[in-house]
Amino acid sequence: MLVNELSKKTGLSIHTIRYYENLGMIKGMTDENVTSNNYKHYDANTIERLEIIIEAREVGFTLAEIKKILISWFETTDSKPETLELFQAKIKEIDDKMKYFKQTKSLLEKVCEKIKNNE
Amino acid sequence: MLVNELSKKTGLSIHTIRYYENLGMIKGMTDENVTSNNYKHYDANTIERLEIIIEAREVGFTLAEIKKILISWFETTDSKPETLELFQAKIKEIDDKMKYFKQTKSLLEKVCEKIKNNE
DNA sequence: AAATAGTATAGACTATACTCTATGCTTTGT
DNA sequence: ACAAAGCATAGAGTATAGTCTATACTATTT
Repeated sequence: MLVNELSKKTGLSIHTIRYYENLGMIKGMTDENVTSNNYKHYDANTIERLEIIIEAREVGFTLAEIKKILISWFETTDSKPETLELFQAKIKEIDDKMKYFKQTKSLLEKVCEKIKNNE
Repeated sequence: MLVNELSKKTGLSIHTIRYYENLGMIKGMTDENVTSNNYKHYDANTIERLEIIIEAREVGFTLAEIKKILISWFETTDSKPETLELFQAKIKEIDDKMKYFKQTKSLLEKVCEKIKNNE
């Protein structure tokens, strides 16, 4: 599929997709049988990668961090102890953030109650 | 307390505190009895506000959003239906994000397993 | 064949959230 | 009294993550 279809399937804009490709987070393949253009073709793996990007950025990971996750998940064949440590730290980070989430949710609920009671 | 003490108590840099003050998220008071300077004094409420800011930004709220939360929590006396709606939407947003958190945590755990098994 | 739509690349521009520097005044320590 | 440290303001600079524009070529539609 070309970039337009990829955009529709992921909900990301064509600009954003190209931005991620420039960062090396995804990679399209140019069909070698076609010499008239250099249109890039994307496969199911690209969709998978973009869905991981969408999830992970919602959680607050930077694109640089997400890139490392993708490499470890899809490209790594050899073990990397420092990468393992990085991800274990990230898991701890998520647990910590969960704590903030609960506190902030609780605060927002209190704010809502306060607003309601002033009515 | 002055900005230096406030910085130490909250862990935020003096620059960041002033940045938040410029955005109207906190407000120091100049002592009217002192005419020789315009040093700003901050009270316990400022610490409370900064702690809310720290929590909420961890959750991914923008400073503009956090400012609204602070106003509703500390300054609002009259009811605002549209603000209530905003916060209810934000609570839903937090719930949605929780979902992403669990998925990403699960992904990271799988990545860690993958790295370990390659050893 | 011409107009319209899609694609690629490069680079400029924007928004958010800081972070730092320069300048000048005030307060404190010795 | 004088140096060092602290405070205030303004404005410049940085990092991240897009977002948009210009240009040029390619493909499709009529």
